[in-house]
Amino acid sequence: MEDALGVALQAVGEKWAFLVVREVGLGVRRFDELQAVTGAPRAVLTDRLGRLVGTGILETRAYRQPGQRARQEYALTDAGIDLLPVLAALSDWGSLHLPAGAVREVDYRHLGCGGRVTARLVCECGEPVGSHDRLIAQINR
Amino acid sequence: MEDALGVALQAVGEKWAFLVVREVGLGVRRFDELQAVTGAPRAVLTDRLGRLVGTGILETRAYRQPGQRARQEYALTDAGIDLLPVLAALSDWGSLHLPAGAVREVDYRHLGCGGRVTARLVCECGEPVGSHDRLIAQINR
DNA sequence: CGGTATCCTATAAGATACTG
DNA sequence: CAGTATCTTATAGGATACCG
Repeated sequence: MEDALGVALQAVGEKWAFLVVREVGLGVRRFDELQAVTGAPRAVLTDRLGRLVGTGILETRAYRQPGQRARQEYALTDAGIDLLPVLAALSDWGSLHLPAGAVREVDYRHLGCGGRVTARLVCECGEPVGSHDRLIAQINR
Repeated sequence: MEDALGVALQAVGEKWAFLVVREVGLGVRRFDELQAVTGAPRAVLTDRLGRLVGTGILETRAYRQPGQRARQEYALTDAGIDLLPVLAALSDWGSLHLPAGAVREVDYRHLGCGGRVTARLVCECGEPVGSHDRLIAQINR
């Protein structure tokens, strides 16, 4: 059996899958909009959307705005929402450690207080875990 | 220009790259050991190790234990160490949201207090950010 | 022990055009 | 709009063997 990290990478480990989840989380919900903002080829986007729905990260919803025809939109499920911290953590890492100038900065902010949101390791005892604290993992091989 | 998430995914977005970083972080430092625990094909492992060194996530170090011949080992750089929260966050997500029984559980624990370590989103104002708090991202498109 | 060298397959990505 | 269809290329992954 593979471990959680390996399987999670299979589920969302591709470039476009992660980017699609981010954009849907930010409110981009329709096919052509997603295609425009991500730049993914349409066939790839179709495939990723289908897979993300299949793994329970996205769901499709029909909706109709007053006076307009019925449309369909993609939305994050709870599992998808829980993926956002992972995105924020990876994006932060990229901003901090990849060569400056090679990437655009992306800030994640908390709607309401407006503060910048970052990912941190915390111990269940309540202590924050510093970068150089050693971790041990218990894996059943 | 691509954004930080896209570039970060290019750097570590492959299955074996992430798994190698985890294992090195847990103390597995030599080629054959890494090959054994990850199961990666040797040619792939060679490639990933080289790329991870090239992007500054791993470094090689020569060392010699008393009475033994010189060896080489891989170690995490500071950038590599900062990747551990991302791994923990993704692994946690997999344990929580992927079908039970499909994955092995992996616990990350804090050496010293022994408590379970998880990744959390925190706001710079000091407040923890809940799963359903809405985030906004500022991206320069 | 720490890789290289081949070879092969599977999948992701990219481009472009078409359809209900 | 929201996809399908088709085709091509690039890259990842897997198996196996060999080498200093």
